[in-house]
Amino acid sequence: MTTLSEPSARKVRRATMSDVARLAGVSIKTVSRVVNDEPGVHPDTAERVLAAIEQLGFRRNLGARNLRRGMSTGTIGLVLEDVGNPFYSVLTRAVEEVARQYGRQVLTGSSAEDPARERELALEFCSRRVDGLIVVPAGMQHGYLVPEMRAGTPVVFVDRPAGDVVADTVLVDNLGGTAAMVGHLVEHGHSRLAFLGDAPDIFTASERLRGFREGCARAGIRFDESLVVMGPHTDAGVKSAVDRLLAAGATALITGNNRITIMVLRALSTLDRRPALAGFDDFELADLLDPPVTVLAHDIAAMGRAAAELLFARMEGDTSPPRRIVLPASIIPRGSGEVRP
Amino acid sequence: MTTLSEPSARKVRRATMSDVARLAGVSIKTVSRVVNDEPGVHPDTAERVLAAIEQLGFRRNLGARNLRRGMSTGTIGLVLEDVGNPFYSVLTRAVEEVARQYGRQVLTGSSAEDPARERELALEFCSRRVDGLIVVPAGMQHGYLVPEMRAGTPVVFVDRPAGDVVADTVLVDNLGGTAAMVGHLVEHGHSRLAFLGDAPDIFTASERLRGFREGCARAGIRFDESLVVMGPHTDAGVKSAVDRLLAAGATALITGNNRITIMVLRALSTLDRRPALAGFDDFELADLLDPPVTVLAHDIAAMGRAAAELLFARMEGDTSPPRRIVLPASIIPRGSGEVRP
DNA sequence: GGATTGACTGACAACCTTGTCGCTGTCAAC
DNA sequence: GTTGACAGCGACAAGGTTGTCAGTCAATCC
Repeated sequence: MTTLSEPSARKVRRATMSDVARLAGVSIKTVSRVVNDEPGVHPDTAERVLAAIEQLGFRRNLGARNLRRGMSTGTIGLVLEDVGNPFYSVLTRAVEEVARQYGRQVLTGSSAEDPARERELALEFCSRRVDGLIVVPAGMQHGYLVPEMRAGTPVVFVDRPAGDVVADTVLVDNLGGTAAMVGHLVEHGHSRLAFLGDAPDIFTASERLRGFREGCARAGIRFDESLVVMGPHTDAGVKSAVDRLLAAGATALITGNNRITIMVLRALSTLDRRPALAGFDDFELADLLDPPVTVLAHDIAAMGRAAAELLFARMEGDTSPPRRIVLPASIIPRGSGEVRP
Repeated sequence: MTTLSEPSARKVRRATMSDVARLAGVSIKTVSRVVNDEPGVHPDTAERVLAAIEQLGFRRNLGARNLRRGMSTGTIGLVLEDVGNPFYSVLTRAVEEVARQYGRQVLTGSSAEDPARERELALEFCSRRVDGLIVVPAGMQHGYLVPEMRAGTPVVFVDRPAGDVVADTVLVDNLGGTAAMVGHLVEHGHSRLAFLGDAPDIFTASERLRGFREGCARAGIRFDESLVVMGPHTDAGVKSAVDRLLAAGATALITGNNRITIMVLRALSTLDRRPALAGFDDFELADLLDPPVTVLAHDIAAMGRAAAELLFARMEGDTSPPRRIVLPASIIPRGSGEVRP
């Protein structure tokens, strides 16, 4: 059990290579050679150097190293909406894993859906000279990234496209998936479908609404504006929306993301009526609820991996035209979406 | 809509201050003054500099800046077990939020419960000269951090204590909480309690087991070794453990963490028998299951905040003796833990 | 008029590391 | 005995930025 004599002997200058060199009685360059496993150092010399390193608690300063070498900093930046949300945390983990394979570290930051904060984070990361940037856009303006991209920092957008920049993007099939959910519910006898989505200024939300509309058209049922609610953020807001939609005659609900699905479930648990329910995004325990919740699932980790792989390909010099990858989403029927009207 | 002429004009050297200086016809120092909002630059000069910055897409290199200034790199490192786990992602978010208040960036990495990887990540972060380190220990040996701590990098351990180093630590009351859960179940008429926990080499797991034991003693019921299973990691493993425990006469189960609780729920859903169940860690939707799941809840975000605040206090020079903060955990009775035998 | 002020600016060193290049000493081969 | 190959090592510059300090210049003051 080691106890530090002084709990924190603050601001002790860290040992540098020249400190080590002095102590070992060699030149600074020889220390560098030892530290970097370069050949051409006599074993005895190396040993003395290692002893000095040990004694001084030396650790090479990667900042200085990267500055000198002028190349990669060995980091990538990841700007997302909220690491605390399971959706993004799974994404983060996937990105981290790929980064690890390529020997890179990950800087993360949550924008909290605030475009200014997204920008601040992304540019801060660029100042730190990350080798690449993965961004879940919060806003619609990304012109601020153009100088960075021109300067050679590849950028990949995930989950939502950039507002006004053509760049690599990885998305889920929001439109097609939601349309398919509509079809699924219609096949089970519903014709009064309601859609409860996130704020319409969020790309995925508006896209899913478009999918809902399109699904209605394809299935030949009427799209009823009054059966659409967008943007409630609180349990109370969702509850009153659900009440309103049911009162308007909806027999089936489609929810626009995992957060909303869960809030709807909470609202429904207080009612005795049970409309059919199908939600965008799978979520843990959906299969254990009563009834189990039918969802439109997609592989979030795959999305993270795809984005990261794309980024690393760019970092390694891939200069093909910007790609747009759209990952499929598929219905997992579990019960709640197969209830008849 | 901006399209980059060349999708990635790779390896274009980024503009530096001297490039800007040359273009603006001033000295490099004047550029620095403008970039850092230092006083004493003529407005006209500043304007020329800003124009040059704009034109060249210059962004100051924080690495070089930090090297020169020799102080803070404005980053902290966070080593955890798996960002993908909601438990740690909430922790991460809380840390991130505090870091933001103090104007710092966060480097994260998942150790995947591998001590070597934990060490690798932590030391890598130290090489990057993070201003502080928050670690969820994967292993029990942390001597490798002593040189770093001596060199002035404060380290705070979260969720689990360090193996062989005295340092700031933030924990949950694993023992007391689990003992309380035992009491709760006994109060509801149970005397044959089973404990299903994580691998015993994980601190929290063994501590909770100790709490289970202690709870039995306090409640005056026999501690039965055969009603304890530690370490199953898969649905199948948990299922067979549950079968075994029920066959051995257990009327109530205590689960050692959120992952295990959920696996047990999945196992129970295939059975018609419903033992009482109480789990360590709260989790989303616990209240919506049937029956709602009684848990021992603790404030994960508060844990992250406490760790981060402690770290920043150290970074700002707090040299008081290492602290150990133990956060309370409290039972949320929802139904599953109030079933009688 | 000359001295003093103050605003503005630039030259230079330093931060820590690494790449380049040239220097020394050793040793086998001719 | 001379040559040459080569291992081993160090001096020095560079990388982008900032702190220090000294300098210029016009305006102000006695």
